[in-house]
Amino acid sequence: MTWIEPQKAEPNQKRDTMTPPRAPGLRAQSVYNALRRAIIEQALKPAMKLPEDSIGEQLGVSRTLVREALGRLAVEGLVELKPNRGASVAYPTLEEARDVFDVRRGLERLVAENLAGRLTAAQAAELEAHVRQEEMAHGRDGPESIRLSGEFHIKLAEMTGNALLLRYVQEASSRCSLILAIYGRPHSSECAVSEHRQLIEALRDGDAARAAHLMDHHLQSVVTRALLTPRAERDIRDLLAPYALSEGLTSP
Amino acid sequence: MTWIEPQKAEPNQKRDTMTPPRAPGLRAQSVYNALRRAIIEQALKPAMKLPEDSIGEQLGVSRTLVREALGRLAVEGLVELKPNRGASVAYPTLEEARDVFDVRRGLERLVAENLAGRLTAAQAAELEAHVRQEEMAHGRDGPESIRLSGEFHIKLAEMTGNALLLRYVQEASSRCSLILAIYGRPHSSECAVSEHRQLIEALRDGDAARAAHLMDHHLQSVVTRALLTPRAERDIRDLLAPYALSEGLTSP
DNA sequence: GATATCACTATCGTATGCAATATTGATTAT
DNA sequence: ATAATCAATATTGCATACGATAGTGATATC
Repeated sequence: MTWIEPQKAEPNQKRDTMTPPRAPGLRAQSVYNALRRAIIEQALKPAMKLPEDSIGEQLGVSRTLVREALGRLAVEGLVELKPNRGASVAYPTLEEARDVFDVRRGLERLVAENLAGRLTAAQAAELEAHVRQEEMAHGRDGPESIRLSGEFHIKLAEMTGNALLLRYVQEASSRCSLILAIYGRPHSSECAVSEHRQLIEALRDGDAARAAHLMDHHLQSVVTRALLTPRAERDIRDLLAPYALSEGLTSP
Repeated sequence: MTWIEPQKAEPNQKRDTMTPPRAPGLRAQSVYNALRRAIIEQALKPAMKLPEDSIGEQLGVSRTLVREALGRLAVEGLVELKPNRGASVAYPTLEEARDVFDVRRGLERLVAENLAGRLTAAQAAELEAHVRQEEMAHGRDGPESIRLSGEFHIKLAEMTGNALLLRYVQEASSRCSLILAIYGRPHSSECAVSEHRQLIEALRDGDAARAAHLMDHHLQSVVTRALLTPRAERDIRDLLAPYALSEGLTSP
């Protein structure tokens, strides 16, 4: 994969005098966005090292801004930060994965309860349009399908009008993406569209209990559908153990 | 209150050559901790400006670390960050306050459900000991009482063993402290100790539904006990409006 | 006298510099 | 050959430097 050439940043050139100075703080945000998307879309694979220098060079910003972005990603759990050893894409353990999914289920249950009976007609229509899109993209184009089913949940959280709830759901969702990238089956379609449909129906009916229940089981089934296979272990020693055995090398 | 003199940081002195260099990243954490506590304990009052220079000077670190800390506090909602205008202690609106309390209730309901029937004997004992402490500190020494009742909820979250849930509960709790500092009644004792007792009992009995319900109403009553009085408005214009009226000055 | 203009100051946003630490490859001793 | 030592390199942690921006008071203009 080749990146487009960044603005060369010649050592002793006053600074790029051409690119219009964007709003302050916006460049930091852009770095954050870029890294976040790259991680979620698996352009940056779990456990991959993230050196401040090279990232800054590629993105045309100084290490300062990269550091800031990495810091934020670290509190969100997408990046791991080790003292004096720098940042890498997070590689959650199975235990952490379970924690994240549990919290996400709880949060989205809240969303469902909050929304039940409160959906405006416009909102309901928007959700249904979204589900139709999901149906279209089913089958082929895996990434698109995954993105859409993720966005469905974000849309729901947005509709609660509760900014904090939205933030937490977003955070949990992105960590779930990372987790599925590690432990998920290759072609699991993540969310069953029919379950989304049922959920909308329950929300329309104002049946909070049913909506919460549906959401809970929906997310639970995502886990069992996609997460059943603990196919990788984090520690390089565990990865190498079978090779060691087959080569007759005993580990200490 | 007088602070101890920071290590002077004479302009052209190579750096403090005496203080033993603490672990890397630990100083940033210390700045974060200091600011966080100062905000929660209301040493730094809501809406107070937080200039990077002066803070760094007081704490004996450079603006870099202060910025990092402020950034983290901003994502947690304890600090507000305006472009080119710097940081100030957050001053949540009543609407934001409602959001935070709603999410907190939901999260702690999760905690209760998670813990019901899973408490070890040691954990139950610890909680009971804590409640006894709360009873002792009742009545007199307001701050101590508030701190204890907050810690009760944190302890519960810790006992779930779910790191993410703990983080979210901590975050929501600290924001609640800030909110109560603004909108709360002066001497509301926050949590009724008896409600804590009942909750422990339900958790022991493994009655998840009752535990969740108790937690929900417990937090709900905190709101109604303490938050009833919307006694301040944020915008200086709102504060001045009545004065304008009484002076016969019409606003545009 | 009220409003517009401008210099001044305080503070932020960001890049860069330097010392400290980890990592890696080479060299040497066992 | 294996293990230990050490120099070279890469990268972080943090401080500082410098240009940019918003607020403030002084001066000029109508």
